[in-house]
Amino acid sequence: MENPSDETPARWKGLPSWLLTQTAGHAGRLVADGFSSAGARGYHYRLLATLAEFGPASQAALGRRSGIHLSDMVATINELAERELVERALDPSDRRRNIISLTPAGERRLRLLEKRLAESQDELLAPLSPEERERLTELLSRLLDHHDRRTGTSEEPWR
Amino acid sequence: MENPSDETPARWKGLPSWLLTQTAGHAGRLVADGFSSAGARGYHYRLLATLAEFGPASQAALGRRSGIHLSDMVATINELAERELVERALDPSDRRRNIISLTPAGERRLRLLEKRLAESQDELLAPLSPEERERLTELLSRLLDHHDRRTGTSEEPWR
DNA sequence: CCATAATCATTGGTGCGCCTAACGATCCGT
DNA sequence: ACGGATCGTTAGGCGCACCAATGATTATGG
Repeated sequence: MENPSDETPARWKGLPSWLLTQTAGHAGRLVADGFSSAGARGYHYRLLATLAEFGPASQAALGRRSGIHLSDMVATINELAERELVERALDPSDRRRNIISLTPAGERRLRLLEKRLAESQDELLAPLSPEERERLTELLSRLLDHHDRRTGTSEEPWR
Repeated sequence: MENPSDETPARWKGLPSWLLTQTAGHAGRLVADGFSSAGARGYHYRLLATLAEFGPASQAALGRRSGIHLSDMVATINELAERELVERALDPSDRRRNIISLTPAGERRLRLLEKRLAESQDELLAPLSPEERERLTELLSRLLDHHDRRTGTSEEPWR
């Protein structure tokens, strides 16, 4: 989607799903650009933020909390560990586990990413008034909540 | 994102960009599921719809109108041509071009996909009242318009 | 008129986010 | 003690968006 000059009033362009995915695309691009200017991507932020919020944890727990798939967790941690933003340590009490924790550099990086993220939000919402932003957020929250309930989070195969 | 049972109130989950991308994820999944039940995916619908709306055209023109990248156009047309939903013919007046057109089967498939698409919209917006759907659509349109203007569509490097 | 530029179709990549399948290692409940 | 669950890891796929390069063809303007 980077085209010039063609009549483009296609009929699907008013559909909620289209508006959502396209707007989300712009949002994602803004956020990703902000992150990449700090050499990071979405998963990096999510992992760092999760660590900051809940403290050191195993990869599996981090995956649950951040919504990052276990198999992607590995690469994400590798990337962050390479940059020494995060540390992998063996859990003496359970030798299956790694305990991942934030380094001071990681905390600093997180603060940087959060700044970038805040800027992205502003850029994203630029055309909306504060009240409109409020309403949009509320509507999206309702939608997300509804669909999260139906699918994703908290399907209990146990119990 | 298919996890059970973990405290998941992470602080980024109220951010507009998060709400947008996640909701869009659900929307995309709903739509994709609808399409895939007819053996299609997003690009297929977009191409078929573009053909139906603007008539036969070259791959390049279709790309411009549908927002599908030229390089993805090739595969998309291949897939649709295999199923005989679309036809590739040489343009006698310009031997660089292919003229792509919809077959009767293609039109029928498009109608099916449109039905599925409409169902997806309903499912997506289920928790919202008609007025709320209206407001959401309006807000998203404003956002999309704003960002489309700034980036994507209609950067004229010529002229 | 011809050289250069632009356009078209195609190939073969990249990146991100999300996801599945399989595996060995380890732990836990009964 | 054993079977089932959990943990980390590897390998891969899918969909969407995008970039770079190539060979053909056409358009242009000097």
